[in-house]
Amino acid sequence: MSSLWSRTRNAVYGEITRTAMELFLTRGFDATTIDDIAAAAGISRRSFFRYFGTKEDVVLGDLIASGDLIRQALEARPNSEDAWTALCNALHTVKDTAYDDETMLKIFRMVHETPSLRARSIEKHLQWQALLTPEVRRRLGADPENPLDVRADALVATVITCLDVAGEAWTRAAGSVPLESLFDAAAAAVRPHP
Amino acid sequence: MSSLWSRTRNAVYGEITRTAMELFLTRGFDATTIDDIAAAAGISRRSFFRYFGTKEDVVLGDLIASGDLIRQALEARPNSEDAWTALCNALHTVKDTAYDDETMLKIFRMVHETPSLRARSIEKHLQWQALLTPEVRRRLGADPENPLDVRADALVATVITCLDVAGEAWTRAAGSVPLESLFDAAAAAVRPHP
DNA sequence: GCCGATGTGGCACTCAGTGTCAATCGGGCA
DNA sequence: TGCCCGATTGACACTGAGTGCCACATCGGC
Repeated sequence: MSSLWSRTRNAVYGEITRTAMELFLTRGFDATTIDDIAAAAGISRRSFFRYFGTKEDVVLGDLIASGDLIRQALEARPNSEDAWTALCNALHTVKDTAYDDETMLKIFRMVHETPSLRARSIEKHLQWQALLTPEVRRRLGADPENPLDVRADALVATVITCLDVAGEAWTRAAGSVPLESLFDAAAAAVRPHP
Repeated sequence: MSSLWSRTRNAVYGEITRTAMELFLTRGFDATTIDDIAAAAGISRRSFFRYFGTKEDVVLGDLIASGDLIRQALEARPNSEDAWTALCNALHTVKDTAYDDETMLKIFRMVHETPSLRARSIEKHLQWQALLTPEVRRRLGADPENPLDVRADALVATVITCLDVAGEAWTRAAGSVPLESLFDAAAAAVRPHP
């Protein structure tokens, strides 16, 4: 029952995120230093690193949580669905509701244009893969002891790659088309007639 | 005709690479500083950065060149092959002959275990994608003006992802199975009956 | 009111990467 | 041979991310 402490901690966490994101979206990611964020948020430089391991985590911190949501969604899919279909359906549940579409577009652009952000983003996607692979292996009936069975890894990695491709196209199209339909088009291109 | 200058430059380049790789493989990547490398190679810290933009580039520098080789291999595939088949065949031509298998295994392990290296490696793969997509779009007959046609991007990204998955399985299997067959298995898992 | 646990700020430090400038070295030319 | 031009080099200083350490304040339980 650490009600007050954890509440203030969450409040500070949110305050840093808000302040930092505003600075990022106006000045740019690289042009914003940790000192800028700390000063604007009214905390010390050292405390910033107690909430976020890296500057990139401020932007991408929620992605890990999303990964766990996708895992739960995947496990909730009925066994009647084959692995690929279940994965696609699970991916459809990702909805980042923290920002409006226009802000999301700016964030996407920033992530794609900033190498360090882009790299971290992909690292997070790799962590998603590790989260999702066990369930897919189960659905495929793969021998858990056989590290040479790459089917599950390939399927998971491919689906997430399709999401990545869709996200990039979505930014190119300035959000004029829903992300979901772009993802469906990418998935369909990879699997013509399942 | 900058024969001598470019030759000495290439010699220094190779010397730095050799020295650095030896340090990386013995002490570990993160435990090796640029100063260590510069001292061991007999150059100044500043000169190191005149040959390599980042520490990661010493390990992954050749990957960009490989990307161009794959592009050439893809363009050389006959038009009778569909895009997917041509991509898979083009990928089969990647052969890193600079190191023996055992050393390659160590390097792969290091790349996979070191987050910054892993991230850079994937960034390079993204550059491969940009290199290969135009040719795949041509083969698909995609409208070059339509940024919403994600088919080519999805196919290219998927094939490279399969190569990634195969590489990871190859390190897990300690190189006991040829990389090519792992790649074929991954590709077959994504496209069951083309 | 005391005590241990935890969050915080400040300081110093390492390391990657960049800008600058003077010195040096090799090649071409008279 | 001797001189000039351009590229390379080394040394120094600087920024910025990230970490370790320590003293101090604060909150909860006793």
